[in-house]
Amino acid sequence: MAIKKTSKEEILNKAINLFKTQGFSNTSMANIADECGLIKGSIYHHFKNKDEIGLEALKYISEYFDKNIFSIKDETLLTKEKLEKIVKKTDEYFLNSNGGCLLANLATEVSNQNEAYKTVIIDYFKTWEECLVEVLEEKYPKNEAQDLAYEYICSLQGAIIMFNLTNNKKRLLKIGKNLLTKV
Amino acid sequence: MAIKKTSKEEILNKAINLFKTQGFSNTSMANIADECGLIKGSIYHHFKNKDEIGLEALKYISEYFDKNIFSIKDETLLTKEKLEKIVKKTDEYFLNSNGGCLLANLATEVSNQNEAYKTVIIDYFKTWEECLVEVLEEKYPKNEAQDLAYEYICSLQGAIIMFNLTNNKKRLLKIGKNLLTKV
Amino acid sequence: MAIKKTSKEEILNKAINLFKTQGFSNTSMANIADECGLIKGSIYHHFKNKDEIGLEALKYISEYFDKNIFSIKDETLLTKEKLEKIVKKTDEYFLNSNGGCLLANLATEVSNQNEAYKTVIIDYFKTWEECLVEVLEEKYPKNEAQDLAYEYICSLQGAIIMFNLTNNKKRLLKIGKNLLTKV
Amino acid sequence: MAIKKTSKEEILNKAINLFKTQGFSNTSMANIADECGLIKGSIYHHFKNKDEIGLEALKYISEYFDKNIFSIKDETLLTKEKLEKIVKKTDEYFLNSNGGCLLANLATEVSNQNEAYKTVIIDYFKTWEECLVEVLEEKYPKNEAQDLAYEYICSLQGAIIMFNLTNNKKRLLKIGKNLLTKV
DNA sequence: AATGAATGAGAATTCATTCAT
DNA sequence: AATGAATGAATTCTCATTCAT
Repeated sequence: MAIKKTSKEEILNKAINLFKTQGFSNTSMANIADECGLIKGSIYHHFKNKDEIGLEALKYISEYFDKNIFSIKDETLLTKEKLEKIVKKTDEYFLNSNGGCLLANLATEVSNQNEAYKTVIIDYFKTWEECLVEVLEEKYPKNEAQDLAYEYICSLQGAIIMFNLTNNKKRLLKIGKNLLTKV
Repeated sequence: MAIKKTSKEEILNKAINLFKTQGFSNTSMANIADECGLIKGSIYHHFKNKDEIGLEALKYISEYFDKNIFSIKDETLLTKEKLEKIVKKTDEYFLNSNGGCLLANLATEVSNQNEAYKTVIIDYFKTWEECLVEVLEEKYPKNEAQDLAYEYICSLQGAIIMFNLTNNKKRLLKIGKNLLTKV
Repeated sequence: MAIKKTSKEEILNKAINLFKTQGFSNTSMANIADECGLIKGSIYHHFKNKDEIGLEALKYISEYFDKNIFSIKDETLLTKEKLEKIVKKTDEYFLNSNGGCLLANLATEVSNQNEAYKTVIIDYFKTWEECLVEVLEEKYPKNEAQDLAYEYICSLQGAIIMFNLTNNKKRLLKIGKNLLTKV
Repeated sequence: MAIKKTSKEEILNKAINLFKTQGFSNTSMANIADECGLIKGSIYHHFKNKDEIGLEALKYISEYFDKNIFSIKDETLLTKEKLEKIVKKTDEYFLNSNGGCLLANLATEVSNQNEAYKTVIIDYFKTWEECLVEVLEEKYPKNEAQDLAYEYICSLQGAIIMFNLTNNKKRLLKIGKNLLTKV
């Protein structure tokens, strides 16, 4: 006993998976612990409470996008190449993300009651939009770039919901393709 | 005692409001009862259990759309007029719907675990799409009509999530306006 | 099932007994429920939480003293008779009170962390002192009456602690006898 | 790692403070560790378990009284001087003792359930009484000396409870002054 | 000595549900 | 229809304790 069994990041990843597939409220600390091969109480060694797991989960995903997707806007590539790369990575993420977009899910499930969550979620979507706007501004005036970015994000989020219901990959990918026709 | 305090529909409406603003799992029977001025146990005179409330909530909203929005496709109006009316009614609904689209919310929160819910939700979105396709086919070939309908529904669903986070009405309305430029 | 098994007052009495003999923090909701022949959760039908039980316990005892002991000061009796009656009833209470004076116990155990408790406890001792002062003023100037009252209450409280440790009744009763020699 | 951060006595002192202000059951090992700048587990290098901390706390205080207060009875002073010194040191101790008398507190909180604690507590009060009796016997017959000693200890213990509630120093000191008028 | 990770038991509380009245 | 009392399972969280490092 008292041997290191898990890392904080591992718990976070298991929790994220559960939150996405079962919903946040519907996932118990016992569920998370089970998934990690720990007992309930042990989770509290790593996280103060369930809310903290939720918050760190949101931040973790948000940072993943910052580092791996939103940063593409600063690479030295052609506009079209950048957008292609962004769309590709984004599609990849959501195609393999069982249960959709946790940020969007928690936006509807609990953000009304948790200001800290809401802040991270709003920030995530704002950063996403800014990333796309910056790339699109290479070809479009600012306000048009903003409209395109907003519409892409919205339709992708809607498409993720549909993908979850129907498992139709083609339809999910259509949203990105659509954006790429614009540059 | 035994005074009629509420109707089934009244309970349903209060429950829908709670489900949309707090999430389904996060809403307890006691929450619903409180909202109705009843005590927990009394809800069971109207509904078999919580799952039934959820299911009837989904059906109730679905039927509202059938009767008040999807039926517009059969009215004797010009294509553009029909679409305008559909968009207007849809926007109205979601602008006043605190907490977004319950069908979409439950699609992400619990549809993975409740087949009955999933069926109603899939059906709702299918009917919605068919409604739009039927109208758009008056001007477009079938596959283009389908794409337009799908993209509208997706982007509206995404926009509803954003509206919930930012409360920016204009941006929500932009989605419908966008569709209307197509006819 | 769902038959009435207990009243709020019954639960309160059982809880008071446990708090006095085991301490407040050391008494679990399960302990209280067991004592009442209920299961843990059922207690919450009667009390919001454990703190509420503690608070109501304090108030319940405080009211008992108000009604049955402190009120004696207003009866139409000679000074000595009043004091004798007060002392007799007080002694009776504490001789039969397994575990001492809950108000004093909670004063040391949790009043530092619970303002609501502290208020009730302070008030109880103030009322007790005022009761005695009023009677003693029939024979003594105010400040002497206050000193006598204060010293009696203090020494009785200390004697209750000792009684709990030694079970020596005579020594407990000595405190009251001592007061009675003063009138 | 493995730097000496604390001594057993330091932990004991912090623990005593917590036990007095929060109660024994209400103080967790984590609370104690926090106060010492350690983590929970480290406490176990100094004490076998929580019960041992409690027991050593009681003994520690008891020994303090033995060495610093009860020993005064053997000093070569006049009766009045001895009693004055005892009262002064006792008052000093309790005036600066946030949370009252731990021995008395644990007498009410847990002595019913822990015989080892009870023994130390009973012994402490017995030794205290014997100390006072020995001094008072220089002026009074044994049984009167015993009554005076008992009444002083009781009323001081009660007064400590009141002091904790009201913070009225004068009233606490009155108990000692009272005793001193007797010699 | 001290730490970090873990445990298992048990704490308070909440939940959906039942049912006699 | 509605209520009040109860249930049993589950939930979040805390606690004392252990032990390899």
